[in-house]
Amino acid sequence: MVSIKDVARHAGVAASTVSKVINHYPNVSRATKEKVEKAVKELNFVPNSVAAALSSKHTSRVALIVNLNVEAQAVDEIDMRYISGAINKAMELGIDVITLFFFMLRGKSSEEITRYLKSQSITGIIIYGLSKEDYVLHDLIAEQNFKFVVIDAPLMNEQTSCVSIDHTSGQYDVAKKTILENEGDKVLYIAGKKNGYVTFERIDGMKKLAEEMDLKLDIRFGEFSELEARKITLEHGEENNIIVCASDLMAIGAAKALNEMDIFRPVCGFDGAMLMGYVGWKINSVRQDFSGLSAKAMEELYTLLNGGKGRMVCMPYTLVQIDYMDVLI
Amino acid sequence: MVSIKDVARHAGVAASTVSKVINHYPNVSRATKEKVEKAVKELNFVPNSVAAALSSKHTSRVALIVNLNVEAQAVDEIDMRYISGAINKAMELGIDVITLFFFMLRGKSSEEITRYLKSQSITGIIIYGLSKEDYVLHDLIAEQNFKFVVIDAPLMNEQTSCVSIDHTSGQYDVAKKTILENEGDKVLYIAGKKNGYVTFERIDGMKKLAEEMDLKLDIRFGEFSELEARKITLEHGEENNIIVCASDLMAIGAAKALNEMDIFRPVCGFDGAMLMGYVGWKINSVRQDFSGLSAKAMEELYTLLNGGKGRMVCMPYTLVQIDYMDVLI
DNA sequence: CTGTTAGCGCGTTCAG
DNA sequence: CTGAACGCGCTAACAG
Repeated sequence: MVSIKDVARHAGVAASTVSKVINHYPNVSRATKEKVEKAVKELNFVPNSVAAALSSKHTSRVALIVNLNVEAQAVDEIDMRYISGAINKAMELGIDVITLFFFMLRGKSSEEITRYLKSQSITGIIIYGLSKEDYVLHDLIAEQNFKFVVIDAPLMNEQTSCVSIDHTSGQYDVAKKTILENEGDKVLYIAGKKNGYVTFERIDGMKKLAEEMDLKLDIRFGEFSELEARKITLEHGEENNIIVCASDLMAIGAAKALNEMDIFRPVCGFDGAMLMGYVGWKINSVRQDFSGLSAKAMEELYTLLNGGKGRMVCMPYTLVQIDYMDVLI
Repeated sequence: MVSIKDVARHAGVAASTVSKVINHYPNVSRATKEKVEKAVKELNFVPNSVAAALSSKHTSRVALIVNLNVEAQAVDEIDMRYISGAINKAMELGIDVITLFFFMLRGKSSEEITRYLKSQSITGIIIYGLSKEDYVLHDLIAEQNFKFVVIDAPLMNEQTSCVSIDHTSGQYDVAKKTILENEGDKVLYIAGKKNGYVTFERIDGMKKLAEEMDLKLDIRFGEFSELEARKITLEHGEENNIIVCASDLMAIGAAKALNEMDIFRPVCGFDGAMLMGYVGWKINSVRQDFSGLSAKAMEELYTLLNGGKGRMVCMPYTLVQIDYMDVLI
């Protein structure tokens, strides 16, 4: 294992100078900087981040706490994009990342979690997939022992930023587009999970639209489940003439139901992911750049760790039309 | 942050003594041991694993490298069991775990990966989901710079153990049972991925059975895809009278196809997971204890790190019958 | 601008 | 059986 001392010797400078170079400190002359960089290359030196974390007060070890949607099929593609986006950006920024899953934390108190994270020298945390019922994680955030970035939940304080798209206007836009393209006035809205944050932001978008366009709005909770969306559509699809879903997966469930019922209703979804599709159905959707979002979250955490204040960061989205073909996987 | 010194002061001993107690060194008197343990409890002391990793030569930081089956729906439940099994055991053993995914390593050379892992003070690695085409990871294993435990791939050397069930006899057993229960002599075997290790071990089981029972064996590769299994069954289901699949997911695809074709053939699967099912179809399967398997893998890695030699560890399985009901999710 | 000195929190000798 | 002393690899203050 080649250490900073080896590099120092090889370059004919002190270890601290090497440290200054690799950490991009300002006060280093061009000449020695180049000498050191050359030595680093030649020895294939990679700084030991464990030692750095121990030494530096100002370190950047970060935990990514992810709630994988194990129940809802196919969502893992999105999860993967979140995870990879965050981790790639972290590597770019020289931040160490530890990935934790919600299920690992189950049954632990916020104190226990705090101690564990401290024992890992973790100072910053990104949370993805938080629902209103994750009380312990809410405690953790409220206690402000770490810097946080929460994705897709409007939680904020001095130490906590949130990043997400504007779900309200995203839902508004895609539904409006679908209605204008098809003409309809009775909307079945299949919402997400009752305990999810984005669920109600999106409902707000629908309510605004309903008011503006004078629509009859029928809101049901589909829990992001294809099956549930199918059931809801079987029951209430006929009496409405537009079906708006809070996810593509549910849109597929709805389309499937309509196929079974042998009637047509325009359907739109949300996420713009390439899910396993069905039945040659064209579906409007809201496409988010998931990996971009989580990369932004990592950046935001970085600025928080460097003294930034918690704030809200809003990312863009685009409307897309997806043509689901007859593929199951 | 409460450190080992605080505990030492609180217990009226030296820091090194505390260290000996928490690391279960033999030469500590009962009395001081209890004093220290009391202090640890009272101060809620959790050792800083980063510092421990730095100090100890003999440390236990471990990477879990996972190939998530993003393409195949619903397999994530199994992935989660693997991950949680390994991590829970690691916590029990006081080992730090870093979870990496294959996609993070894509495009990196084994040298780069080695340097990265060394920079993280990682000494042991568990790999799950390895296929024959993951050349870089094979290099990594061959170079023997770390201790390895490979799950479900028969790779072994001084530093490398593998743990898995006996796929050959598992496949043999479940197929035999299904055939005996139903009587049949022409078997359509829908195998897994062409580049997967377990695929060929299971095929061996089928070949042995075919020889013993004098069966006609029709082997096709379903790539663990429900759709592919459905297609294969549509094409070749009728001409055979038993359908054996290398995964439950494919068994469901086969059952679906048989439903469409409106014919009956006994079907059996593999994994014994609770997948999203279909059509009230009874399917024999081989149930593995995934979290137990990965927990075993972590234990095995632990013994490797403590001087054990690489070896093969075989875990048990059970035959089960699963009744897939009409649920989609 | 550079090198020296002191730790970070812990594990590990080695006297006592 | 216990504790003082040293060092892991690195960063941070301070001299020079």
